[in-house]
Amino acid sequence: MTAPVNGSARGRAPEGYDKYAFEPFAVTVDLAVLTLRAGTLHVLLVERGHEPYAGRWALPGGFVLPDESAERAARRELAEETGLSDVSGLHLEQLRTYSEPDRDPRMRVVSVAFAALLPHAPEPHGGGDAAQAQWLRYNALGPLAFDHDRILADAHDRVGAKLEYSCIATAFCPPEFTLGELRQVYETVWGTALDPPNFRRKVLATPGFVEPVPGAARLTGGRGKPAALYRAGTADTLHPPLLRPTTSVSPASPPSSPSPSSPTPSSPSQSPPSPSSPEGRPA
Amino acid sequence: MTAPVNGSARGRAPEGYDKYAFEPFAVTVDLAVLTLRAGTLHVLLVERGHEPYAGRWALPGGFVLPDESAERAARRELAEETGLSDVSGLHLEQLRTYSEPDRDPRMRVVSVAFAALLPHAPEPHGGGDAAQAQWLRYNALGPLAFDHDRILADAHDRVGAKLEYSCIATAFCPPEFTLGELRQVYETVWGTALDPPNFRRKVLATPGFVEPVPGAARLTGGRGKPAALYRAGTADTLHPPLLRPTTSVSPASPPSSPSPSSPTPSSPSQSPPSPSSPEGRPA
DNA sequence: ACTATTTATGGTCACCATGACCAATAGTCA
DNA sequence: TGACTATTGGTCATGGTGACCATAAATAGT
Repeated sequence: MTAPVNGSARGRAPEGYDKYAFEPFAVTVDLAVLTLRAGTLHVLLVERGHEPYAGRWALPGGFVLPDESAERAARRELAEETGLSDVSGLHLEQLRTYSEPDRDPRMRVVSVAFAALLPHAPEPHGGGDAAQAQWLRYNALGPLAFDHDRILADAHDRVGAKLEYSCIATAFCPPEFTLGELRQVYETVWGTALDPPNFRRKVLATPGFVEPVPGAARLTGGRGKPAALYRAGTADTLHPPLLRPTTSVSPASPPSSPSPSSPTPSSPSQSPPSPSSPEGRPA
Repeated sequence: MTAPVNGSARGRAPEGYDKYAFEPFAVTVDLAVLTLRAGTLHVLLVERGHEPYAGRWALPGGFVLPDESAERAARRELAEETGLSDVSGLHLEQLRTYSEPDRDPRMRVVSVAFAALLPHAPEPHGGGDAAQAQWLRYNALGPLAFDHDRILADAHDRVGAKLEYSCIATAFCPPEFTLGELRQVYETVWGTALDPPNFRRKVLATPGFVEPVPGAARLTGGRGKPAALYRAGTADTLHPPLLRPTTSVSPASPPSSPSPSSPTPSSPSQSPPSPSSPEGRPA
């Protein structure tokens, strides 16, 4: 449920619920915005200008406003960070919520994390502030601020898993793409090589995954035989799934995420409102 | 991320972040506690004693306290609601967070939903309050309070999906169980019949799914040949997955969940603290 | 006691998806 | 022209799965 179940069968200690319930809980969203640039996985990150974690890279995000859902907040942040005018068609997926009490040393911050998948990566517009937003290679990341290492690792895991049984791979591709480009999505995210003929057979045998663009073909970076173009189909699930090779080769090394399951000692999330904002908040 | 990324590259409008950020956001957990009773899926629900949704059934849950994570809050609530002394071994999984602004008509409540899987269903201890907690058949539910229909439907979907590629089915079973009981977990959650020999072959062929209890056997409800007993194995994933029959027969009808993907107009979550709590809160 | 019924367990068989290959096409680059 | 590269088309063997059939071991009914 949401709030404490109505006043009823709560076999709970008589601690002052009400008082504590109104301690300031900040609710924010964090975005793991992923894209493919030059055949490698990139993440949109912003450089922190203030303590804590000044100078470290962090996931973009921000407060959930009083009149919007976390999903709406995430899409608003996505539009702001990427500078894209229309993010309505982009794949945005809620990952999970991170709520460790010490996530942010300044205050209690509960953050709903999302993963966003972008086709072509526009240069981030950097915002008007001092700090910069940039696409960084997923493989070459130092430790991020707060618990963002873990969030990013979770995002990568989720996307990798969803490639197996859904059609979201097309979310990384432009409106028209070749099967080679689609295959590269899988190879990049999974960190494994796939057999081109077998991949082609599988994709074309799945109804609704892709649909051919009648006469079109594209020169594949100059080299090789021109490839036919396809558009994303209408299907969203993959039956049967496209499982990644069992001979699990160690894929792209995650940023620096520590332990596998338990929340790592990395810290929480954000910081106070940007300097441009009216007043300063609990820090 | 968590809180708004530090004051930096946030290309965001200069709205007063700080002020709004400290509007009262209540953070709660909602629990979809599932179990199998007499071969049918049951959910732990509490009856609401107050408005809104007085008299309606709702998922158990409560506030996240200032010094605990949502996971800890969920496990605490689970222990309180079920009356079990040790819930440390129970399967608890975060579903997603529900944050529609109008979830609760009384105030802004953001709720982190969890699914919990119980082997044998102890009778709920009802709590000291007026309202009652009860196991109800999943198939015979009227509309729940707030958006709990949707949360419960999401929980059912998630559990059904996880049965395919994980070993959580054993979480519904007692420490020692027969393959028939394990199969019934799948059949009940999926709402389909499975071929006993094929199911057996698949389960036994998956290393670490189950391990036999040497000489043990149990009379299966009196009828039929006694079945061998097994314990849960150490594996947590199922490779390759155990896919449900494609000839999708309509399974157990969900409570009353409306649209498939978008947040339905159902409402939010909880209610004020229980009457026994010190003071009354925003209602 | 005998039979029907029920459930577990063991096994076969055909089919389909997949992985591992081989080969041809059609471009660029040197 | 030749080397190289990538797409595309095809074959072949294998493994997992679904659809069955058969037997064992218990109970319920007559």
